[in-house]
Amino acid sequence: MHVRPIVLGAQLTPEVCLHCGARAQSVCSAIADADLAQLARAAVEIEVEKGRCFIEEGSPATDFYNVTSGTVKLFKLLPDGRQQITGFAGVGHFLGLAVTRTYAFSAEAIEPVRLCRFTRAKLHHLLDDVPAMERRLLETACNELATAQEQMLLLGRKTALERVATFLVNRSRLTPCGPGDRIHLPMTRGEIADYLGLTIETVSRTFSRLKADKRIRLDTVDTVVLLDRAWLEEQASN
Amino acid sequence: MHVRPIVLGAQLTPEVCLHCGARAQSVCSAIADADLAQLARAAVEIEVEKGRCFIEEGSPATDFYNVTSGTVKLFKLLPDGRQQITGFAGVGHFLGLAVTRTYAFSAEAIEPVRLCRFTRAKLHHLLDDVPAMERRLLETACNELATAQEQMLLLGRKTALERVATFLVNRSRLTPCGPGDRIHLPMTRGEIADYLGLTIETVSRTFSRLKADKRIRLDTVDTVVLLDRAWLEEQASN
DNA sequence: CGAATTTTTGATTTATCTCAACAACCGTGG
DNA sequence: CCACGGTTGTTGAGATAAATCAAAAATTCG
Repeated sequence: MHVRPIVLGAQLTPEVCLHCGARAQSVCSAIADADLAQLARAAVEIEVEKGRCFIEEGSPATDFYNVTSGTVKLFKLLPDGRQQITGFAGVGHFLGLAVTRTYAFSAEAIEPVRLCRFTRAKLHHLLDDVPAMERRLLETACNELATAQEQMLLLGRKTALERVATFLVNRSRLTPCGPGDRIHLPMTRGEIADYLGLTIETVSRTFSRLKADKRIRLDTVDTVVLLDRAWLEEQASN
Repeated sequence: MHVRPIVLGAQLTPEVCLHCGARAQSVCSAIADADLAQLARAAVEIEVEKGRCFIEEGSPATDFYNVTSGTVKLFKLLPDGRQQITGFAGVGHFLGLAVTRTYAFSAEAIEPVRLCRFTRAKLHHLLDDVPAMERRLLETACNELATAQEQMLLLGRKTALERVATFLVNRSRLTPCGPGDRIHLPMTRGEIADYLGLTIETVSRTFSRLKADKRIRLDTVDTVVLLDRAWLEEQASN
């Protein structure tokens, strides 16, 4: 994959944080307007372009990130190249929830991404100063854990059709994906496959079948309209 | 499954907490000896017998638990009865990491179990009083998240043989399982299958194959000896 | 426009599941 | 202690969902 260097951004200002579109959806919402200077001091904004891997499993976990725009895939690899995507992180998502010395997963931008980067030391200072943020982080971790358990159910026990239905229904519930039943998929079929524990071909065939059965419509390859949400939810059973 | 009522235990005392075998391995280790009275006041010890389900997915999340002895299975069900076990919780494991109003999973004792039960209110008071415990809980949540990601890789991308090898190697790393390469499996083949996203038959056949290939030895149905740990770790690739 | 990439569709294979039977184990009670 | 019924585990034969292999179609992008 083509990889160009990370664009290094500037130190944040309280002004920027105050008007940050991701704030409401992120752990930063735990910080009062008046304390934003502290937050801004702890972070630097950076840009990462599509295809760029900015967290590598096994490397020292020096930094933490908050997604302010774009989508990131989180994944693990086996030695022979098999890949499991453990999640897609969008706006407001906190990356690097980890207490270990090294990252337990990799992260790659699947579209142009903007991130706030915190060094470990600065994040810890911030947590010491703002206990509400630590609680918010615990909350986030608990939610991710519940999501992970849901995904284990999918990977361990659902059929290909159920997996794809679950994926579509879950995607349609993401706020920034548009209000109704029109979903934008920023990831490729291959990435959907690596997320759902399937192959590209099975994902594609399942989309085709859903299309033929009038459960969905594909306006473009990455824009899906749910025509029969009730049926899809039934299949997803969640 | 045969279900008898939970045996209700007594209020804890600081003495009991001080000598609790699970303390070192649990979130309770965040609490200094001198503060154990607070901990003891917040919890009640209960016994749960084999087969008893004491957390039910979807029911109000009123209580939290710490395992002090025995093994618990954590699982999710699909409407038609398909089950995915998301983890086995042993001594020291904290159950109920959740911020939602209702439990996102079920928990059942697979052998006689002893638990410390905290009500939500009492746990929150304890967290307010002892910030170190909140940090310890965050740490726990992060570790569980890493474990969950590892399990997603297994469920989404590993073969049956690799799954069983991973399971055995991971089990052998649990401290209370004995020091060497002799592993005790408190769960049935069916539970192993529901944990690994396989069927009972595939698990059984894989054990048989490992036995025939001299990678393991089965002393009893629930006691496995790893004869070729290096090879098993290679298969597990973790 | 044309090469490269991604997606779709088709034909075939295969790992795992399902169905079925049997064997081993467990606890209970005679 | 052993017989017995119930549960759990093993093994075999056959079915199948999804993977693999292969090629065509659609899309992207310089």
